[in-house]
Amino acid sequence: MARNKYPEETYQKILDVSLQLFMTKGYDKTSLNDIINQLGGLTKGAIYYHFNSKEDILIAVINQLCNSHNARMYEIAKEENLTAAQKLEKMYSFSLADDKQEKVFSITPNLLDNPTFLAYYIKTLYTDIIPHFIVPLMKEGVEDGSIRTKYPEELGDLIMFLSDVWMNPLILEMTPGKISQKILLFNELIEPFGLHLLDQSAIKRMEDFIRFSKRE
Amino acid sequence: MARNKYPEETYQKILDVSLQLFMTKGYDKTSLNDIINQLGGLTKGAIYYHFNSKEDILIAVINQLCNSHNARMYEIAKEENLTAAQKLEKMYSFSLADDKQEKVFSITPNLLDNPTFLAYYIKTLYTDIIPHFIVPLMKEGVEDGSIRTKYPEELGDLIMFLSDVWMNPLILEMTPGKISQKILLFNELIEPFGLHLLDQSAIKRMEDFIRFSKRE
DNA sequence: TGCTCACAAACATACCGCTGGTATGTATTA
DNA sequence: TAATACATACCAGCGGTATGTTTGTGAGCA
Repeated sequence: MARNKYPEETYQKILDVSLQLFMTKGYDKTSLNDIINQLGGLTKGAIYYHFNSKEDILIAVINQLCNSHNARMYEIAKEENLTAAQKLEKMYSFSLADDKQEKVFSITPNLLDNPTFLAYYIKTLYTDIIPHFIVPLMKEGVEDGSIRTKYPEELGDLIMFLSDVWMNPLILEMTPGKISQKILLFNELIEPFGLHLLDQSAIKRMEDFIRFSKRE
Repeated sequence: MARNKYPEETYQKILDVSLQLFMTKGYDKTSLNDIINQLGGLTKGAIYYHFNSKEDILIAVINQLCNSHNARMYEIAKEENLTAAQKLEKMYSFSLADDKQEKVFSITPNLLDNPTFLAYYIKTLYTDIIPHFIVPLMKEGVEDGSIRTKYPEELGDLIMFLSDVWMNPLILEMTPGKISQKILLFNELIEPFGLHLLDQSAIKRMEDFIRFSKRE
């Protein structure tokens, strides 16, 4: 099985298998042999032709996870006739409705037991998402008057950190009741800044997600 | 060198060396041989007599790191003639003045590059510190009227998470200017609940810590 | 009270399977 | 024909274990 005519198929196959394993077993406990065994005949040579290291695979996996989502965020960000606060609102409701991400994450155990993956996830948050999408949006919001704060950068940082980490049931395990309380407190916190990001249907969606991902 | 008269000295020696290495090199990149090399003649047999695994050492290291600090927190919590809000305030100013922790942490690189350590740190936060110290204190605050919220549990969770993770320069790298902005926003956030935890001197202390830990 | 001796405590040593990574070989396609 | 897209063979080092060795210790006896 040497020399596939379409090597990007091999590349993608490695990413698919790795994503599945990284989420179910965790990055650290997934060995290269685990990956190879699910590659359907391919061997270690194929992996190290397309990637430089195991860590390199993880980076590619996370980037691909974020990319499609980020593209949609970018589209929303450049929509016209919307205030920045409204754009942010739209982004949140889109994120919550993202079935693809939901399916991917529903198979994973607590990310605190997958520490290397978690660390890269947070890094991506701070190198890509917050500086490229959220902070510019917050500054835009201050200018158009839809967001009221003296600290737009830090507020954007805070909001993303809270919603993506603190309110993330994959990182901090929660009951449905707990997440709804957290969201209500979150709403109370950001209300003085003119932000209303998570409504009653969002709460319901989060509760359902927890209920769904806990049974097996 | 078999059979030390005082085996707890050996136990402690392993912990001291491990702490040093876990902080400087990171847990994952510290091998048992690294530890053994700094043990002064002791070998792998000594380690596996006192500990069951490498992970077991990490748990013991973190527990010992937290214990002395927690003891002080407990003392403050049971002081009388103080409102819960005042106790919390006292805890914060004590934590910031804890030279021991400061020295330990000043040698460590970004904890996002030490993911297993970070994950255990966060776990400890949620299994020990928040449920045993903070949540009871928040409920006490609601009762004595010094803290005003409908969600005492979640507010305690949030405050600890923000101050120990989001405002932790060892986890999320920051400039002195950035941390002061974050603290100012934090103060603004918790003010509606009746809390005033970090004053101007606290900001200065945090800025100095960042300046200190960055030069080498 | 002092001495002995068995025994468990406190290690040391040797070894193991597996890991991520590399060097080199080989078939295929452009 | 030569670069591409792999396969194969091999490596040092890892965490962990099984087993050996020494030494402190406390019960029992004189």
